[in-house]
Amino acid sequence: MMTQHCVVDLSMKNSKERILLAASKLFLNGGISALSVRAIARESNLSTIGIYSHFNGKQGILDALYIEGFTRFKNAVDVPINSDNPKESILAATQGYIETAINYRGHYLLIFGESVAHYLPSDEAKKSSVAAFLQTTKIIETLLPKDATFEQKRNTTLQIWSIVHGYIGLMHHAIAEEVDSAHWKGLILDTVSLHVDALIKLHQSV
Amino acid sequence: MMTQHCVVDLSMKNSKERILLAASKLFLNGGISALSVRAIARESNLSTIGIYSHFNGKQGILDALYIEGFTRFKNAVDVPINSDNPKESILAATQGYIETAINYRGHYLLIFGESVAHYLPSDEAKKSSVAAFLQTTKIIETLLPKDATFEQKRNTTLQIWSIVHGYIGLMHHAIAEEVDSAHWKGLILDTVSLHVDALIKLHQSV
DNA sequence: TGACAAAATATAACGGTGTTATATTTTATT
DNA sequence: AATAAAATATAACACCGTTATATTTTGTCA
Repeated sequence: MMTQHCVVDLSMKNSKERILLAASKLFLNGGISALSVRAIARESNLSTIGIYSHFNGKQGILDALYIEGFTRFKNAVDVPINSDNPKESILAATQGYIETAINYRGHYLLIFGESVAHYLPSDEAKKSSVAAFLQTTKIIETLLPKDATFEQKRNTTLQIWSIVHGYIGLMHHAIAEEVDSAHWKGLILDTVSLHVDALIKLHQSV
Repeated sequence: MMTQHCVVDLSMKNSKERILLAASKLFLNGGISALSVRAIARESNLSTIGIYSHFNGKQGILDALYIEGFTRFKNAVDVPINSDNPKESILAATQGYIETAINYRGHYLLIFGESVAHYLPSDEAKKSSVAAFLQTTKIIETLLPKDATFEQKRNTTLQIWSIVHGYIGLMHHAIAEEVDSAHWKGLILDTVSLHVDALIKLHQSV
C-alpha cells in the first residue's frame, strides 16, 4: 500500500473510523450474524488484530453499536413537549420510537434482544440506555401532577414503554404473522392512546 | 459398553430421550450458551453424530426446547374462565404467564428473544406458538361482546399480551435495574388491570 | 539526520462452534 | 447364518473470538 501525505482520502481515514463504518455496514445489511471480527477486518482492510488494538474486540464493536442504537431511540423520542396536550407529545414520541425500531431492527435486537451470544453492555453503554430512558420520562411525566415522585414518573414511563416495546417484540413473531404489517403502527398508537386516556382519568379522580 | 436385554435401566433409555433430557438440563442450568452439540453428546453419553441422526442437529434441539417453552406458556394461561368476571381470569392468566417467564427464562429468551444465532423455528414449532396464542385468545375474548370478529379478538389479545411481554422484556434490562425486582409482578398486574378496565368501559359505551 | 521507543499491523495458532464424510459396530429381518 | 438397516464412533472441515509472536510503520528526541 502506498503512503500518502496530507491528502484527504477516504481510504486514509482513521482506522478506528473505518472499522466502525465497516461494522455498521455489515450490521445493517446482515444483522448480528454477519458481524464477525474477520468480516469487519476484511471490510475495513485491516487484519483481525486491528479490531483488538482499536476496540476491545467484538465486545467493543457491539458496545459501539449498542450506544448508537440507544442514541437513535433517545433522539426519536425527543419531541417538543405540549403541556396543554400531553397525549399529543406522547403519541409523537411513540411514532418516532416505532419507526426507529423498524428501520434499525438490528440495533433493536442488539439492545433489547438480550441474547446476543456472550455480550453484556459495558457501564458506558448502560449509561446510553439510562439517558434514553430519562429522555422518555421527560415526555411521559407531563401526564402526572407536578409533585409526582421520581418513582411514580419512572413507573408510568415503564407502563407506556412496555406497551410499545411489547408490540414491537410480537410484531415479528409467528404468533402475529397474519396481522397485516401496515396495521401495526395504528394498533400500537390506538393502544397507547387508550392507556394514556385511562392514566389521565386516573390522575384526575385522585 | 455392555449389551443389556429387556432390562429397565435408565441408562438404556431411548437415545432420543436421553438427548432431550441432557439438552434440557444444560439449557436450564446454563442457558443457550451452555447448549452446544458436543456438550449434549457428552451429557447423553453419545457422540456428536447422534444429535444428527436422532434430531436435526442443533436446529432440532432448539425446536424441541421452543415447543417445550410455548407448551409451558399455553398451560400457564389455561385458567378457568369466569364469564361474570373476565378481569379475574385475565389477571390469573397474567400471573401464570409472568411466573413461567421468570422460572423458565432461557425458554423465554429462545421463543421471544429472536436472536438466537441462526435459529428459525420450524413450521411445527410455529404451530406451538399459535396454539399458545389461541389459548390466550380464549381468555381475553371474554372481554368482548359475543359477536366480536376474530380480528377484534386477536387485536385485543395482542394488546394485553404486548403489555405483559413488554414489561418482561424490560424487566431484565439496565434501563430498569433500580426497580425492585419484587415489585415487578405488582406493576404488571396493575397495568393490565387498568387497561382491562379501560377496555371494558370502551365496549360498554359502544 | 540517525537511533530508539512506541504504536500499528500482519501471520499463525489455540480452543471452541455446527456440521458432515467415512468407517465401524450393533440391531433387526429374512 | 447372512444380509440389510440403523446406530454409533472418529476425524475432519470451515467458521468463530481471541491471543502470542513477529514485523512494519510511526513518532520523538538527541
